[in-house]
Amino acid sequence: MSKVRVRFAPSPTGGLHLGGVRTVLYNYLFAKNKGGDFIVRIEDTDQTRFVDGAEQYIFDCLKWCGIEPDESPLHGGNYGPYRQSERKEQGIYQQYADQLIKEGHAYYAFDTPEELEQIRKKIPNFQYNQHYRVAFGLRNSLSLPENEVSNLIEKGTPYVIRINIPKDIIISLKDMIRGEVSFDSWQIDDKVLLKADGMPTYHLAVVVDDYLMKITHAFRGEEWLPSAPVHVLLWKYLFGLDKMPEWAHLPLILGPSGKLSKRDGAKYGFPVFAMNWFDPKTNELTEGFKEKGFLPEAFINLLALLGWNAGTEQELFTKEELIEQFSIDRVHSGGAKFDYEKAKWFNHEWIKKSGTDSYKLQAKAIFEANGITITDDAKFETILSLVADRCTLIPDFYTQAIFFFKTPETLDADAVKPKWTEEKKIFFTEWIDKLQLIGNWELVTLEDNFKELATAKNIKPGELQLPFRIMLVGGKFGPPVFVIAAAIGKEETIKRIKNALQQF
RNA sequence: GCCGCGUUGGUCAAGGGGUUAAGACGCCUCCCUUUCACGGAGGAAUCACGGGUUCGAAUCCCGUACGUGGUACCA
Repeated sequence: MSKVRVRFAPSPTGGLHLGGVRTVLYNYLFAKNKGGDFIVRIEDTDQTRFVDGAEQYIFDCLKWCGIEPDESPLHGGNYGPYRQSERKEQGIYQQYADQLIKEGHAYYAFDTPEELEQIRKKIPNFQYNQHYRVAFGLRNSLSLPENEVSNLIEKGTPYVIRINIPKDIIISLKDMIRGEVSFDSWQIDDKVLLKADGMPTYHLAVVVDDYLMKITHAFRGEEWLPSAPVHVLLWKYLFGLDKMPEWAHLPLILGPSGKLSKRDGAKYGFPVFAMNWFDPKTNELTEGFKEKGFLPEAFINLLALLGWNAGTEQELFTKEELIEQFSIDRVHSGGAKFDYEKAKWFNHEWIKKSGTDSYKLQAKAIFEANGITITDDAKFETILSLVADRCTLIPDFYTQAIFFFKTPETLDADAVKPKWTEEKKIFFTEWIDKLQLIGNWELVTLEDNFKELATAKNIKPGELQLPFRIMLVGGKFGPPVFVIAAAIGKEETIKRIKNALQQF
């Protein structure tokens, strides 16, 4: 059997959303599981929708996810070029369109978009298909006499090439996820294959490029299923069904209310794109998982599990484990609703199981953006690991650890006041004096010292711990108090106690 | 409208003729901790509906409903 080759074929029109990344991921996992190649092909046949920077953005996202293409416009390869606009320049698509015309599987159509628009208005369910192609004044090489057709072409009349869908046949295909799927040809329309500007449409381009690039398995979103019969026909006419890749139409990822849109992100407060995307056309910024504080390991893990599972109870997978265990027949056929709570759980788990290396840079950047300069990296990492259990998203490190670097601005006095007594106040006042005398400022010393004085004052140490915490942290959270005191140092600890005493 | 695809707790899901219908997220209770988490123990909550087939259906078949996609010289 020939080497497995799969492709991800995005069009550079904007951000890469969850569904797109999952499609890439399944492509990639499938290929790597089979020791095959993963190819990225840019489908930029619609020049009106081209967005500057979108292509680079897609590669940036893949890189962040840890998905490295074997072939692409950026990575090179033996089946280039990998941009359809460049392939069009080489006349690749035209020749196949011509072949189809010659063999009677396609025809010229001279109707302008405006004319078709008019017809659609008149006939509600109009389709350019076998029922209408020689009626309603449609002008094409099936309805017009031969000499008029050649006349129009000679005069340079713009035309498109449409596929000639045969009558009364059943077109079926085997989908790796859904099994046999079939369509009646009477309801399939004669899709445009080559546009008036000479560019192929997706329909012609996928088939031709998948053939030329020797793609063995084609994964795409479920939204392509209705046009699959057109592709099957094209394969049959052009290259033979025995050469056709195996298809897999992936289920959709849904949002809280129906299909997932980038609007859902703003509406429900979760990212839908892999990375921040700034659309130069609309000046709109759409938030990404990366910037929201997700670890790439968690991101691909949660996406992989949205529609696939190993059949075991394992939910946390490294990329390597996913590659090893991925199998297409464990992919669901039904759409999955994206659950942000579960997504956060995945990230939380990954933060807990990863070392500080995987998030320290991003965490550091957040501290510095908030005006905190990190001078001691080793200490910074120690602090990060101290609070990691409490962090779901990377920015949480800031809120969970800021008090290590800065005196809290406000103290949650309400947490202390109800049980605050004159005795406790005296305790802390005297403790300051004792602290001044401590030579080796260490966890055990501090804790012993604290308990000693508490016992002497006949107060339970536990009753003093919460006030002490509020003094140092400002609120009811964080690692053990003495760990904090040890970390921030003598001077700062005393300063915070004094400061708090004035407020309680 | 027509066509395609889908439907197991709120969400992700295992199970594919006989199970007390796994597990995870979230929610609730308790334990641990005189903080918050982590960790641990419990709890509430599900086979869309209606017909078949069968001794027996969440599982097979047919309808219906609902969801979702397509119906462009967009991908």
